[in-house]
Amino acid sequence: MEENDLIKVTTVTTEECEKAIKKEKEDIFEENQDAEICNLIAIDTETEAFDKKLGITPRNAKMIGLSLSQDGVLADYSTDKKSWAFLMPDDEQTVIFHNAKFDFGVLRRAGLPVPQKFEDTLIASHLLDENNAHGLKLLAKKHLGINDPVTFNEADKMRLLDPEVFAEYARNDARYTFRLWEKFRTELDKQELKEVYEMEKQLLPVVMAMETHGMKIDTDSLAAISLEVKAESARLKSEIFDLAGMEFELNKPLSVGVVLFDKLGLKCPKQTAKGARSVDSESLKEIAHPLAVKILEYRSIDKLANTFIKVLPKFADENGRIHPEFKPLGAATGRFSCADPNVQQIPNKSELGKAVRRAFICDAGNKLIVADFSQMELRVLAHYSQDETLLKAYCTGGETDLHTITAQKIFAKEDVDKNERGIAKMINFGIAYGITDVGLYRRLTATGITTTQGECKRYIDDYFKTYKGVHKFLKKVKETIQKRGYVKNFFGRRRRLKGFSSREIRQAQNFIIQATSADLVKRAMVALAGKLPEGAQLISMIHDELIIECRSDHAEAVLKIVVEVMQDTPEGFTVPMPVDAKIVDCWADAK
DNA sequence: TACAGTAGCGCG
DNA sequence: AAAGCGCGCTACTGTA
Repeated sequence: MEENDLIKVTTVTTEECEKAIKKEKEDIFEENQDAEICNLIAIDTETEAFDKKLGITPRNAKMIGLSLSQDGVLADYSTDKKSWAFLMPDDEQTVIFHNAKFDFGVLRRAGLPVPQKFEDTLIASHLLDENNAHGLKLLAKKHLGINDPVTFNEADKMRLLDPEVFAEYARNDARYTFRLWEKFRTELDKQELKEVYEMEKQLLPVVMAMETHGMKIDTDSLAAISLEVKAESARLKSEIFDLAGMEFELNKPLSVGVVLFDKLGLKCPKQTAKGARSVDSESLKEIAHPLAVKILEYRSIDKLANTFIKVLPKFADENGRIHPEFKPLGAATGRFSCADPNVQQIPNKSELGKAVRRAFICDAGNKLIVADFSQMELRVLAHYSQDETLLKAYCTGGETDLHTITAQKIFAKEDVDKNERGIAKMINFGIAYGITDVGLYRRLTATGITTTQGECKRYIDDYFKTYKGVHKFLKKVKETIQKRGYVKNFFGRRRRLKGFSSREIRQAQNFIIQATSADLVKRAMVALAGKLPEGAQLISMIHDELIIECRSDHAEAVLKIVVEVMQDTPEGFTVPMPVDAKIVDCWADAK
């Protein structure tokens, strides 16, 4: 209550504001001798409400107000456009945001300067607690003891009826942000997260540029594929109905189950989480009935048609470019996630999938540089485990195929066939996920390899006999998570897990590998941004792969820079990270 | 009509 | 009890 009395409701006009702000700054400076605190200011931009139907998104929402707080108690809010430029702090000041990526975009669209020095409570919150949500009101409740923070929707309803309600809401956003940063900055220090935090900060402008530039797609070719796919899917559908001897609703798991298990009397090999008869691809593969095979074929085409071919053109702007949202903190492991559209799940395996990738092109006169780390996670595993065999394969140079080596060890012979190499490959990748004999058996059978659970147990046992260092490493991570309740990756990023269940132990083990890989790529992205020539632009990241678009006559030089930057490992990292890079005209040609 | 949950599946 | 980590998207289902 006292706090509210302190707050003078100010309606700032253009003429007054410059003077008023100057005076306020001086007042606070007198009260507070801590120069660093004085140089801090929290800012929040307010925009019109997002509305999918009206096409108002975080990417284009118009700025309607600016709130500022220099101490977490006093705050201003202005809806007067002309005042914003005056209110914005100078470049000497450090500006605190909650989600700077969003506010930067809003400020830029409003023609306002984007602060040079900034902090971000959203990044901090993610690094300090990767397991929970990070909404500003939620954090205010949790860390500042605010009882019932007014939500945006509540305030927005009152915006025109009673502008002061909305103004107070906006001022509170700036106050909360300021006060959260006071808490988070010390906590980041305590948990030795400053280095990761700084990297995430440096990454922000890189990601923004990536999103702004976007990826060029060939909408014509997608339209052509769409026609073919429609015909093919109709053909498959009628074949399926012929085989079944009836028509049914192909997209309903329940209906598929009725046909397979009730009408044809086939046995259901698997149940869903809720106990229903599962008709997923693993189940259908095991059934192996001609009808099941056709349904699988139909599904893969239907999936690609509905998720990619039909949808991608809708995301294209007037230049034929899509602008996916890349979220640097979208995953608990520090990996990016991606949405609208998610280009991290663009098909890669089937022929139809490759046709989709062929639609990812570049502007005339340009080329794409597609660069990916080779066997990244296995190399990170080699670094962590310091396993003799892994290090020998990855550090001594020359051509080595780890999957063949593993196969040779497991099957105890020099000449291994394709099948045996395939088993070894699955184990090599599965290890980083904490695979069990049950899991290995299921996956090998799903790929069409005949084996038994007992045999799989022997494979895994033999793997660990060979890769003793890997076994030791996984054991150590297990002990750490059980003892401490958190684990750290190479850069100090944390994952907090109780470590009680086998699942949590696997998550901890995988985190070390996945998170270290993710941060190596983030580090490369930051470094790359400063080194690319004018006109060359990062346009996408797919976990261990970066895509750059540049002028054709720069392509050779850019490729060299990209490979050099990506391959540069940090001090103390013991395994080389080779990069495969290609100059191509479309994404599909990279493979 | 809106939203949450489930099943299934695309990627690394 | 589940049995491989991390995501987002679509279609369907159930509820209000």
